[in-house]
Amino acid sequence: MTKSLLGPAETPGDPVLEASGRLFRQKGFAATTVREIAAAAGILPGSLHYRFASKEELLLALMDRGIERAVSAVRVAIADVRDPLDRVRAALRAHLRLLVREDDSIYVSLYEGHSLSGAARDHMVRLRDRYDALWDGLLHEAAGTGRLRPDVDLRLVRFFLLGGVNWTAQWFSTRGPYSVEHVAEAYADMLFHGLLQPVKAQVLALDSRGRTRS
Amino acid sequence: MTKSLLGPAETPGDPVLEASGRLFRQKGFAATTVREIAAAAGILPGSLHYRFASKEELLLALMDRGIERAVSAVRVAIADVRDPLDRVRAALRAHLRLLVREDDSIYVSLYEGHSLSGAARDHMVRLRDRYDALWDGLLHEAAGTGRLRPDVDLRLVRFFLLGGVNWTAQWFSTRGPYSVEHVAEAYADMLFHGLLQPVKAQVLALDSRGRTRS
Amino acid sequence: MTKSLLGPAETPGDPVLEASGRLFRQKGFAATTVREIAAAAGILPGSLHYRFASKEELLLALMDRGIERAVSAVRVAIADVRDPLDRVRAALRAHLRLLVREDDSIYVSLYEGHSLSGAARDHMVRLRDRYDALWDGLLHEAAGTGRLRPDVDLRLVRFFLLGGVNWTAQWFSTRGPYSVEHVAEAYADMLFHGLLQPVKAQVLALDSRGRTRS
Amino acid sequence: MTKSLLGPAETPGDPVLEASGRLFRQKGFAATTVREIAAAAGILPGSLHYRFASKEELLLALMDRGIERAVSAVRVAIADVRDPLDRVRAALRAHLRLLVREDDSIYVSLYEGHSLSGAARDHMVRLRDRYDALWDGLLHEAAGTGRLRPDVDLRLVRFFLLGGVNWTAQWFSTRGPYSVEHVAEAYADMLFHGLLQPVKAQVLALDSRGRTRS
DNA sequence: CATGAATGAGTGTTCATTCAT
DNA sequence: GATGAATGAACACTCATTCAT
Repeated sequence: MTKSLLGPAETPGDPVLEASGRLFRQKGFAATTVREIAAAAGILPGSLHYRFASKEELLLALMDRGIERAVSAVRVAIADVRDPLDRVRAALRAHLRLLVREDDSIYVSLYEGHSLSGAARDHMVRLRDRYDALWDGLLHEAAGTGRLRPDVDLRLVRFFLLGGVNWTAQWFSTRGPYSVEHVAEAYADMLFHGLLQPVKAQVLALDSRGRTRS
Repeated sequence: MTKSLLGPAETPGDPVLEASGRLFRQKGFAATTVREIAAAAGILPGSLHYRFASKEELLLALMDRGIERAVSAVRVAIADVRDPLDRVRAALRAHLRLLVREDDSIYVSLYEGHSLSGAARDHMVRLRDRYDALWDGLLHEAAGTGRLRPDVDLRLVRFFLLGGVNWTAQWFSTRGPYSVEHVAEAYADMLFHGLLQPVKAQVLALDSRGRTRS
Repeated sequence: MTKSLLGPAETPGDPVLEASGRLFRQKGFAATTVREIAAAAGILPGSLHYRFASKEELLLALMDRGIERAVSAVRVAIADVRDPLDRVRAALRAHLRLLVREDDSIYVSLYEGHSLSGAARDHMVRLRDRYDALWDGLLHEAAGTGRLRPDVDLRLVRFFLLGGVNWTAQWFSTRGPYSVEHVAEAYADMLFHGLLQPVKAQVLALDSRGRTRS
Repeated sequence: MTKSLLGPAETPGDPVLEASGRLFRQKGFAATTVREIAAAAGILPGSLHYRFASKEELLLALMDRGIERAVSAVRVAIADVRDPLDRVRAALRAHLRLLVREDDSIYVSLYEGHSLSGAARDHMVRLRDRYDALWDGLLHEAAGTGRLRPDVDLRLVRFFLLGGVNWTAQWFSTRGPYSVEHVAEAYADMLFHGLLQPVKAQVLALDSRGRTRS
């Protein structure tokens, strides 16, 4: 019961996964040594291999957990939200919060896919597809309301949206001027309303744009 | 003059930089060996060190070139465009084209920053700031027209916009269903107009926009 | 008494010794891991150390058993044979049969001596000396009949004889064209009669020997 | 020219091969570390891998050389010998001398075959077959004189003969009572004449032997 | 007795870098 | 400038052994 009150970050979790998540995020998978991970987790290199047969298997386990947490964070965030547009907004906020503040494993899942090889890579692709499907579902719900512009390509929306969100991990700092929530709202506003003012005068101005493409 | 007629991809360029760009993008900096680079560039490992004192210096040179090319690609793209909104659109298209189709060095600049250390990192930060400033300038111009919503935070716009665009490198394939140009226009449309339909009074006006896609 | 009716191969024996014997013979002592032995014996690595304090002690126990079995196999084989030359022949057959068909421990005793160190090595040397003494006794008995050439050096006979026999383990296959018994007789014939034809006066007498092979 | 006057042992040769030969003979392949080899050869572990891609490749090169030397030692030894029986004797002497006094690589070729895997093992089998064929040729020549007993199986002769000779490596010491040449002559005498006295009285005694086998 | 997680010294191997030629 | 053999520190990983349960 008390456990469910804790967010993913507060869950103590496996020190090995915590340490490797932190290090893989900071320096990348290839540049992180198993000795560093072991030292950071307070165990010895040999013990690490007892738990994870190889460095790559550790990465896989971490990415697995990352996707799992992302899926569950989004699911929890949208559980009590009815309005499809608000559900997208809630999902965006949950994903961003997980990524920049609470968990390294989702970051690693996003940025270290190329470090996997063969079967492990295929496994990750399938996991990511599940997460993508979750978002596609949310976006389809939103489109189902009839409130979205009919000409938007929902796949490209997902790509653009998650791209903007995922990139936040590259620049966001908890010591910076923005709170995660602020960024999430700003992103959602941009996504839904765009940059342009919705007044008649602007519409005319837009129509007069010179086109540089054929 | 003849030089400026060639896109960055067509410039023959340094085989060492070409090879390391390709490899760093495929496998990451840390996972690429200098032997691989030398072999791909058709020289010997010992000879590589005459041109670049260390592997990291090679990365730095590559990233340097990446930012330089991005700056110049954007500059070229906006040179003949007057309308501030169209200039943003043109810059977006140029950046995206460079990233996904023409050059590995910009990709490396974006995704391998964590592989630099110390002074090299600071140097890169300064270079990137120059590129960011270019974008900030474009966005301020756009805001200066009075056509943007007054409550948008231009820094967050840049982060979101470039995030979405940069992320394209993760999923885009030239063998996929989209052309680079299509993706660029779709992104720009999303950015400017958002996903939501305008109020009924504006529907007709919006529908009259020129469509570049079917 | 019932025990002596069983050949060494039929004795059920210790699964750990059986497994390690098989593996040490296949891959050598140093290349075999205790995990492999434990797995093959159906126990866990930790449990193995209750029976044998170290891997080397396991080897020692195995070699001990190997020599013991060789001694007893030879003793049983010669028990009912009177003629000293036939006793040598019977011993040769028993040793060969044990080595190539029935037991891995004698093989290990012969071929893994260099894997022992210090006191264990000395212990094995003493054990082997006992076995050698058994053979020396048989050869001296044979020489005592006056039927051997007076110039043969019995120690060199033992070395050559057992060398030829022990080497059989390197090439013999139960799926090959020879039976163990056939090889044993051929070796004994070679040893006693040599390769050369006797002088003509003796040819008829030699031809009247019973042939066990076609 | 001066080079051809030197025997294989006197040839300085590759320090890495010399060192690994010595160590593989003393402790076995699996129990020898590349650090030991490097230290004994006066180089560093990294340099060793520059010359031999893996420990196994080093073993392969060594065994290759071992067989090569055995072939050439035997060829040289029989070159000026006419009598087929004397050629066998000369070959035996040459093989034994190489094995116990001059070269570790032939020892390793004989005793470390099980340490090779896959293609390397096949390669070695082919090499050994060539050496065996050399011996088979000598034995067939000998049989061709009509002076050998017609019922001997030449393949078993080779197995027994080389077995006895190869086993010498297990017990022979240059500080022991025997010279290599003495052992070689004693072995050849045993092989050709057998242990039994060739007098009529012995032949009768042999015929009265009780047979313990069917 | 038996377990199996943990140990840590040691393994074969890699690799950016050096330097005599 | 260019070469490529050599370097040696560091790498991921192994494994006989230990010990609390």
